[in-house]
This record gives sequence, structure tokens and C-alpha cells, in this order.
Amino acid sequence: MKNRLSHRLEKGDLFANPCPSREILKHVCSRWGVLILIALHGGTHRFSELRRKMEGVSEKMLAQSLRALTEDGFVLRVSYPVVPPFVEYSLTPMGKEVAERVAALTDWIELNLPRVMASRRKMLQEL
Amino acid sequence: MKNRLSHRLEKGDLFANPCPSREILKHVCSRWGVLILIALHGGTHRFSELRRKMEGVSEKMLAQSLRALTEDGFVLRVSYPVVPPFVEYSLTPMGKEVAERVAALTDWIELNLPRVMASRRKMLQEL
DNA sequence: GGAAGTACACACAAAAAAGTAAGTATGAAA
DNA sequence: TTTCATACTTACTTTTTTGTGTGTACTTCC
Repeated sequence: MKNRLSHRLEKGDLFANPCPSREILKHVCSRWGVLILIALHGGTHRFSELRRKMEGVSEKMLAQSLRALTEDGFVLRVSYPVVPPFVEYSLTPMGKEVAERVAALTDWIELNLPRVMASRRKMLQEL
Repeated sequence: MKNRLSHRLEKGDLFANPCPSREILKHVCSRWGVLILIALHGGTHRFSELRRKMEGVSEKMLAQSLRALTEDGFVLRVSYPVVPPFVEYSLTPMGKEVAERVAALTDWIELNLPRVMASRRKMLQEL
């Protein structure tokens, strides 16, 4: 009986099909979500600062990803009613917790890139 | 001059547009990639065992994701020439290193699901 | 003799994600 | 006075990802 859906969803179970944790993971692990978390982990940024830093993001995707992370409570949005617009994005305490774990993963990948590339080359040889 | 592309790519830079680390991250962070790493972190699995464990994967996506992770050197594939086919998947040493970091992230998400859901509800109220 | 299980591959269709271009309001600089 | 910068939104198109259904080769179980 411990496998009933309600039980499995209480604490989140990524292996369960309809679990909302899958959606959160998607926001956090998405192409741009990751970069936002890492960038903000380095400090508060304005929208356009993020845009310039994250090569290749379109405004649309940046806005969309920021909105998702803000709704999940990872990112804090503060806008000042001045003109031209001035909006600051930063991590909430909860955001810092995830960002640290995401950074641990991405740091590993960046550092070990050569190992992975070597493995790929080896695979191709073995055909 | 330290911003030249070649320099930025040596160790991997996720913020740089054409960096291969983005692709690796995609494999590792993909919907099914994450689940494969976590499942295999718990021990060796056969193809169909993974399929049953990971609710909602199609055979095609499972095969595709396993191939990507195998090529990157995170997963080891061992097939025995018997009939019916018998293939075992497990983590390589490198795979264990990433899997640990991925697990740290997903564990956090599963544990803190309630906090995130609460934050979402609060956002909706504030409209 | 027909069904089921295994670990896939392949073609095609559907769905989801992402990109593109344009528009908005306002003030300041050239 | 045209242009630029800000922080977005919206409509539309393209690309990418994912799903579906089928086939395969062989054996065991009913």
C-alpha cells in the first residue's frame, strides 16, 4: 500500500510519472535555467546584464525562464518604477540552495570536459 | 585577450555559445538522462528494468538517452550474446561522479517540493 | 501453434521548445 | 528629430524533442 500515488507524491518522486518535481527539475535544468542560477549565484543582475552574459539567449526565453524560476521561489524580482525600466534579479534563500547544487554539477562538467571528449573519441575508434 | 574563444573552450564555459559542455549538460540534465543516472546509481540495471522503473519512458527515448550517456563515458553497456538478449547497464567511475552531483540536486528537489509548491501558491495570491 | 519476453531500430506523426520580428512607453543623448 | 536603451509581450515560424507503431530473431511457456 505504500506505493499509492498520494503517498508517492507527498515528498516528490521523480520516478512517478505525474509528479510536480519533474516540472521543477525541468525549470532548474533547462538550457537557460541553469545559466540563470549560476549567474545569479555570482550576484544580483539586471535583465540586460543577464542577456549579455548568457550568450545566445533570446529576450523571450530569458524572460520566460526567469518567470518560471521566480514562480518556483528561486529568484526574486525587484522592479523600480523609473524610466527607463530598472529590474533586478537575485536568488532567494531557496534559490541559493539549488544554485549551489547546480553549480556543483556544472563545475564538474566544465572541469572534466576533456575527459568526456576523450571518451567520445575512444568510442568512435572502437567501431 | 583572455576572452578568445579557444581559451574559453579549453576548460569548458557554459556561458560561451558553442561550448560542447552545453551538450553534455543536456544529456545529463535531460528528462530521462537524470533518471537513468539516479537509477544506475542504485546499481546495475537491465534495459527493461530501467524501462519499468522510469514511468513514462518510451523504449526509443530510453535507448537514445542510454546511448548518449554511454558515448559520453558515463554509462557502461555490457551485452551477453544469448537469446533472448541480455544487456546490463551500469555507471563508469566518471558516471558515478556526475550521478552523485545529480542526486544531490534531485534529492533537494524531492525533499523541498512542499516549499516550492507553497511559493507557487503565494505567487498566485499576490495578483 | 500462438503468445510473451528481450533489446533494440526505423519511419512517421505529434507535441513542445525555441527563435524571429515587431511593438510598447518613456526619457535622454546626439 | 531620429536614435538608443530599458524590460518586457505577442504573434508567427522553425527547430527540436518526444511519442507511436511496427518489425526482428530467437526461445520458452501454455
